[in-house]
Amino acid sequence: MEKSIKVHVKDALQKLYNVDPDDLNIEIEKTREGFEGDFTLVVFPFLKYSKKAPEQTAKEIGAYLRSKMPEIASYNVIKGFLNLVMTQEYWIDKLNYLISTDFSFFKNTGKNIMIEFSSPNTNKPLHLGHIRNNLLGDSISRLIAETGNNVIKVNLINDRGIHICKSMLAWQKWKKDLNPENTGKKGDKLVGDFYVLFEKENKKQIQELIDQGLTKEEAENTPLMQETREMLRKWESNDPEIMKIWKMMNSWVYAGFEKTYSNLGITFDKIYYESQTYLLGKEIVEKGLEKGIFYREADNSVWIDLTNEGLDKKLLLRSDGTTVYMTQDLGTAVQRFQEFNPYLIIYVVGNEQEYHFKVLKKILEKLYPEYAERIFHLSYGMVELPEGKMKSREGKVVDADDLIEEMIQTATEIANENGKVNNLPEEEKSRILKIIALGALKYYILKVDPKKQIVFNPAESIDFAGNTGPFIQYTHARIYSILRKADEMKIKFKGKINSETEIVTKEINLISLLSEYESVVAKAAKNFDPGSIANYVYNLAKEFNQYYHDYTILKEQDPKVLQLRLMLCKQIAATIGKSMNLLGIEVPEIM
RNA sequence: GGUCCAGUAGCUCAGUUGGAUAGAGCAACUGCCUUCUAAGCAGUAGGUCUCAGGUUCGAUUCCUGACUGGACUACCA
Repeated sequence: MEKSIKVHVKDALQKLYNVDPDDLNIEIEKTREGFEGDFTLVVFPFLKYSKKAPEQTAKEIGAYLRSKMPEIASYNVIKGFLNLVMTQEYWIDKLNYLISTDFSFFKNTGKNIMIEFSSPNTNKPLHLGHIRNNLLGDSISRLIAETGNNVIKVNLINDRGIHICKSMLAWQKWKKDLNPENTGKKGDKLVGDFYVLFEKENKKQIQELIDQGLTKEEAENTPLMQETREMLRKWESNDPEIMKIWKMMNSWVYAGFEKTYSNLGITFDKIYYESQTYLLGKEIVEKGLEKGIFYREADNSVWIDLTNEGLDKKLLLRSDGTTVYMTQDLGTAVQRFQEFNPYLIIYVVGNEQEYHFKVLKKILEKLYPEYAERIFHLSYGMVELPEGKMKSREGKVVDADDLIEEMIQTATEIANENGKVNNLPEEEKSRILKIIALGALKYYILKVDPKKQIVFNPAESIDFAGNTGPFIQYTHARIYSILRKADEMKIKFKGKINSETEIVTKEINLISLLSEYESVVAKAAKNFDPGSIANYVYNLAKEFNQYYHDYTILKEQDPKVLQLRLMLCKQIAATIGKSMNLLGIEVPEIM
């Protein structure tokens, strides 16, 4: 509709003031709360054409639009704002249209879009920081898929390197009799404990060496670290004993991760392991050397000089010929472009790696310009505790599994007080409680702008009332309760709503919100911003709750109005469900 | 030092190509459950949109400069 109004405004300006329509950029806004009208045109930008006062200009345009568009019931002018009031029929037709399209707004683009997220280390259990990453990655995948693209979700697991050897060494030295079966511990937690144990013992050794008079730097080369490095060398030369330990401990960790992912409802299309990709990129380095983009130092290490681009010199190959993170990432990127020809690769990675991705892009620009513009770093803010950063090696983290468990506890307590789920079979009850708990958690994380850092205070629990996931889920359950009762009462509500049906302002507001769904989703997908979906669905739920409070639905006597109300309810529930699904949040029918 | 991000109510956050009276939730206080689910609804109170300039009919929004907080600036990943 806004489009149609825009076209007519263009005509109006052309006819009334002889404006060349090509230099016009017309914006139609929703009329602000507190003013009469549905759509608003700000006429200030057109005064230079009309050479008349704002009021006069607005009136002339208003009169023109009114004469050309039967959907406009009336208009009013306040200062430079032209407010248009649409007819009842317009809004009812709009609702009929929305019901008939069944959310099929987006055509298939045929584009492959790859999104990399999660990317955990195998020596640390998942914590709240990973949850933010996973939820952002999952929700953005859904948004991109919804808007007609083929999404390839990938996870690159960091399963090698010196830090992994630390956990392995701790197990081998001190905990060799432990495994997930005999401890009853999740495998990722167990391995995480080994890592913490290593750091603790290593710290002790450092202190001992300092006490013996070594400098801090010298002291860091502890016997334990020497053993660890020896282990890494053995790993790299495929030592059978070390490989066996490595594979065993990895399998423990993956089983643990899988449980957390499944709890969060997260899946991947492809999992990459760094142990299989870390040698990639060497050929690219050769190519860069040939082209003179990289250079070799006297000690044989390979670098790129980006000081002219406002960055620094960056290492690409160590003096011993081994690769670094950047080399690997170059290799995996090129491999992915060659394998999937993605239109875009999105990396969901924290803002602490902005520099890395800037450099990656620069290098690609020089070597593979056609790929460089197709990578995008979706940088998000860290999740911190009130006392600062979460530190896995010190055990100062908000553990993902524990947090989910706590949320389920809270949801259970609230439901026991006032929920409707208590009479349900135990299995169904716990399924719904989990949906609510995860709804609260996911919404809490996703509603804030990804760029902003989140300070999470474990002492203050995540809310279940107000602007929260459960509030929206509750609204959905309320609507379903009405629809169930309508069914019991044998009320039929199908087909088109009669355009003559009487409609109230609240209903118009709701239809107007429903009709924004398409543009909200399109924009959210374009900006990779799940938060705007969260805001939208919250406003919709809030508006519905007011309507629910002010009007009865099932007791409505006028059959036409009853049909309108039920159809509207159904469409609202569907839109809430769709929107929440884009956030990866399920909606219950009872709660 | 340099680069990037953020700064809006006591707290957590919306507010996107500059538009009318800056909005929610939480916390506080007051009402509303014999009537479709009170995880709800209505109301009271709470603001120098960090500060100072600039651009213009108009700036929370754009520009410049400060201030505050965070991230990065590794032969770790």
